[in-house]
Parts: sequence; C-alpha cells; structure tokens
Amino acid sequence: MLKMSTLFLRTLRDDPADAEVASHRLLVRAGYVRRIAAGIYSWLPLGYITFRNIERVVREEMDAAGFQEVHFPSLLPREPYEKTNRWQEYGPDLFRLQDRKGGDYLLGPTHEEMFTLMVKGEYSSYKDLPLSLYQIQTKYRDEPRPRSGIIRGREFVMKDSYSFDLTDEGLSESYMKHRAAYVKTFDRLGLKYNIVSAMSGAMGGSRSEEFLAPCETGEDTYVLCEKCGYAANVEAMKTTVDPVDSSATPALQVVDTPNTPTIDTLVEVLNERFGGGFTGADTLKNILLVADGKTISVLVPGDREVDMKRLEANLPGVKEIRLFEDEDFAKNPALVKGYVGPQDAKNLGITLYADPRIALGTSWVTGANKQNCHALNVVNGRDFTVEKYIDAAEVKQGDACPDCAAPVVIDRAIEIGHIFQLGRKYAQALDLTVLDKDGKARVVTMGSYGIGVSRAVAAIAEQTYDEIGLCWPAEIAPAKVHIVATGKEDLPFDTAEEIATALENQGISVMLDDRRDASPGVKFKDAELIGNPIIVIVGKALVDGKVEIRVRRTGEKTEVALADAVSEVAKLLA
RNA sequence: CGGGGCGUAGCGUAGUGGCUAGCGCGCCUGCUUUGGGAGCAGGAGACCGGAGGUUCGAAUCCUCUCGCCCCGACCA
Repeated sequence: MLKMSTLFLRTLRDDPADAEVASHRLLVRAGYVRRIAAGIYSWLPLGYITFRNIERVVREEMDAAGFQEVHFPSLLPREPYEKTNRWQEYGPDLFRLQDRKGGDYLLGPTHEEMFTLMVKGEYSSYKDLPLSLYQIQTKYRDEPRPRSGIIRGREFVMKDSYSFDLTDEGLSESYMKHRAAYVKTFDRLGLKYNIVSAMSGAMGGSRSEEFLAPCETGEDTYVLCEKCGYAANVEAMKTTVDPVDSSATPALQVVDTPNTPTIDTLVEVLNERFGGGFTGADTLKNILLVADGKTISVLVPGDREVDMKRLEANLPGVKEIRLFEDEDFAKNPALVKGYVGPQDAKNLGITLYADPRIALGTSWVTGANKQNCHALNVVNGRDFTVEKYIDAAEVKQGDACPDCAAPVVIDRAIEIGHIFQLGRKYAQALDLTVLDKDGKARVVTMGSYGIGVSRAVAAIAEQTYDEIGLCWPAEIAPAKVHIVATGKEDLPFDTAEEIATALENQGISVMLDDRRDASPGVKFKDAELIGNPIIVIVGKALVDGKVEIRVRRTGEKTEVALADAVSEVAKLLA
C-alpha cells in the first residue's frame, strides 16, 4: 500500500520549462521522472512502479511464448563489435570509453553480437534449434538530438529478443511467434497501435514490421489505408503504376522556355504558349545527387519533392548521399542547372533512377539540357532509359493504396516495437554455425525483436492523458485504486485505511492519501494528476454511511454504501 | 552539425535605464482552516551556469566557454 503521507513524491503545480510534449510535462509534474541530463532520466517511486508494471507485462508475455530470459552487461568490449564492423558503422551514436589500460569499451546500443556469441558458446547442433532468447536491458545511444522527454533518450530500457533457426522457414515461424507475442503484449498494455511494414534499414535482413502507437507527438510518419488496412512506414510505402502505350505520342520537341528554372515558372510559360492545360504533374523533375562519389539522377513528377529518407531507404548499400551543388555543375558543363533532362544521361554516365510514377511509355515535359530550353513529349523507354525504379517521391495524403487503390491517410506515431528477420549477417560475421543432419556446418539464421519499455511509459501516457493529468490503464497504473480521506476527524482516515486493507487483501493495489495536513482540493488535484483509474473518496458522504467512487477516465461519480465499497471497486476493475 | 530560444532558490519566474536580487509555488515555526491546489504572522533557502574582460561599481555591457529546449540534418 502506497501511503501519500510517506511516499517519496512532490507534485509540481507548474509545467516544467524544459518539457514540451504532454508525456514529459505530466510525468515530471506528477513526480514520476526527473531529468538528469539531455535524454537521461531518473525514475521516482511512482514512475518506477509504472515502469516495472510494463516490464512485468512484457516479461510475462515473452515467457508465455516460450522465450528465455538472459541478461548481458551494458559495458561491453570492442572486439565483437569490431568483427561485425559495427564499431565503425555505428559511428558517433556509440558511447565509447576506455579502461585504465587504454582498452576500448562501449555501452551497448543493442546486443546482436552478444546474443550470437552466447548461443555459439553453448550450442552446436541443429537439434538445439529453434531457440529464442531475450533480455530487458538498459541501452545507450548517443543520439544526435535526444528529444520529447523519455520518448527518445540516450539511455533507455529495451526488451530485445533474438531467434535462432536453421532454415528460412524456421525463421518465418519464429518471426510469427514473436509477432503474436507482441500483439498480446501491446493489447495488455492498453496501447492503440498499427502494425506497419517497414524497411529493415541499417540492420540488414528481409521482412520487417513496426508497431506504431499513433499520437500527435510521434516522430514516425506512416501511411494507412482505412479501406483495406494496408499500413506502411512512409519509407516502405510502395507505388505501382502500369506502363502505358506510347505509340501515338508525337516525337520529342525542343521548345524555347526562357527564364523557367523552376517547375512553377515552367508551367506558367507552357500555359501561355500552348493555351493552358499544363500542371506540375505533367513535368519531370530531375534531381541530381552524388551518391558515394557517383552522379545519379532521380526522376519524380514535377509536383512532388524527393523524400530523402525514402530515397536512402530504397538505395541500400549507398553510404553517403548529397545534393548536386553549383560547383558540381561547373565541372559538368553538359548539365544545365534548371534545365536538366534525362535524355543524355547514358552518354554522360549518369545512373537514372525513377519513381514508379514515371512508368514505361509515359510522356513528360522536361529540361532539354540547354539553357532556357525544355523538351516536350519525352517518353520513358523511347527517349531515355531508366536504370531502376525506386520509391523516392514524397508520399502525400490521398495517394493511392498499393493494395486497393483507395486514398491513404498519413499519420504520426511513436515506434514502440520493431520486429525483423535479420538473416545470417551476424551469424556469418561471428561464425555461429550448427551441425546439420548430414554432419555439415550450417550458418544459423536470426530474427531480432525489440520493445521500447521505457518508451512505452511515455507512449501510453501520450495516448491516455487528458486536461487534468495522467490517466493510466489499470494494468500499468501505480495503483489500481486511489483512496482519498478528507476531514479532520479520525473516522474518515480510519475508514479509508480499512477499505484500503480490504482491497489489498483481494489483490487490488491501493494508493492511500492519508495526509492530515493537505486540503481536500490538493488531494483531489493530486489524485487526478497521478492518474490511477479508480478514485475513492472517504469524507463528506460518510455521515450517510457512504463513500464516493469516481472513474478517472470518464469522470463518472457514484456514491455507494460503505459495506459495498470494496465489491463495487472490484466490479469496476473487472 | 545548421537555424532559433533560454540559463536568476527545489519548481515557475521578475529584474537587462549600472549601485542593498524581487515575487508565486513548495519548504520550516505558530495559530486558524479541511469537498476543489486554504488564511494570517514569522522564517530558512541564490557565490544570478562557468571563466575572463570593461568599469569606481556588473545578474545587467564585451569575449570565450559549458549546459538545456525547439526546428532541421541524423536516428533499431
């Protein structure tokens, strides 16, 4: 039983100056967390109870799925990360340190290497697989910009699991088992979420899905089709456009278009010249980029921008990408800024990438590679050849769903879980093999699965808070019932304590506001701010032998006879 | 790393027209008060982020530095 008279808690009346997002603001005000440094937080009793409730749910569901818990250090030696090249690849995001002898160490940002090595150390037969291990561990990433309180910190707690299988089919099964366990976990946590297809990104591997909790302060943007349920991270959103017949399209024609270096100016001049009918969507935008030192061109319809995140996600293997700059134009006189077209790309040795909307046979207005000139009727497949189609154009609200063509909506969300099939990258690098039936060594294939445990505290807060404070689902609230005793006599305080004890005897956790010196107003405000789901008030109504029961979420109030208080509360929580 | 904002008591802030640093919340003592962040009286708590400089005199002006927040870049 948490007694407010002794609980280590001081709520704040004012919003902290350095907190912007609701979860951060309220978690600080209600005395759950305190900031220590940018992206680094301490948990106070209420916060830590809430945190552990989430951790408990996660652990129970992992165990129920048959995964086994292990625990690694956060402080790790360099070598394993050297072997997988991540000592380099992780770059400045990795917290590095040295011991007294000058040896290199790191604070683990994620533990693929350690899990792989642990399995390698114990198992060596196909008979041992499949296997799934997990840990709940503090992770360290020196984020370029920690933000939004505990949503994106530099130190955070993550549950990470890894599956080990001999075959791709086995990996798929392990993946689906984890997916199912995640569904159960997030349902129990009371989170609203969408499962969206994602890019496996820097971790390598194939199939990948993210669990996204929609909320305004989310930093991930995703696409949802309300008709068929298609959901994807914008980076993974697919566009499909069928080829068209271009046999009737007139020949390419170069026209003078003075002073039209932008799509807007071009459209204006075209409409003056040809009596209207042109829009930005009829033009072809050629974005020149330098990818790992090589010039490439990305073609998108003139009414869309290139989304650099999508572009990079769809150009795997490219490490560094930057815009073509004035000095690059100076070195390549054949390329005229503002009048670039794809027609000469082949001769110039420029690799052409195109958004799928630039389908085979489609006809465009684009630059003529000559100052103040554009070309009309430039046909893909006839006048230029695309090397590769990639999703690079920005996604807009209302774009066609790739599955059912209905308009999609764009929403923001917090990433609370990510599951993906890693494949053999780490097993290969660290030589994790098992002997197969035929006695031959085979490289194990792995899956990787994460849940942001500390982040879930903030995500749930974001999805449930209201104007007066936090508002937790019963499963994770610091206590299921918040009992407030008011008045100056002993009776309400004694009665409140009796009810509290009776509830606890039934396994219902209680926070009891037994402060004698606080006014009723203060106690009510605190109860609302703290956000336990049921509030019981023992005070005024006691003269009629009654207590008041309030539901925090709805604000609904009822008075019940003292004798029924415990059963009524239990009923509300059922 | 680029742009913007900000560092004054545990929290929120005033003071930037140069001279004893002010207020609210919280905290301590006493009395009163107890169904919506109580009242009165008294009190503790700040080397004004740090270093250097200008000046008779700096929270205030100048230089440097550290830290924090927001937008962007970046980011399982």
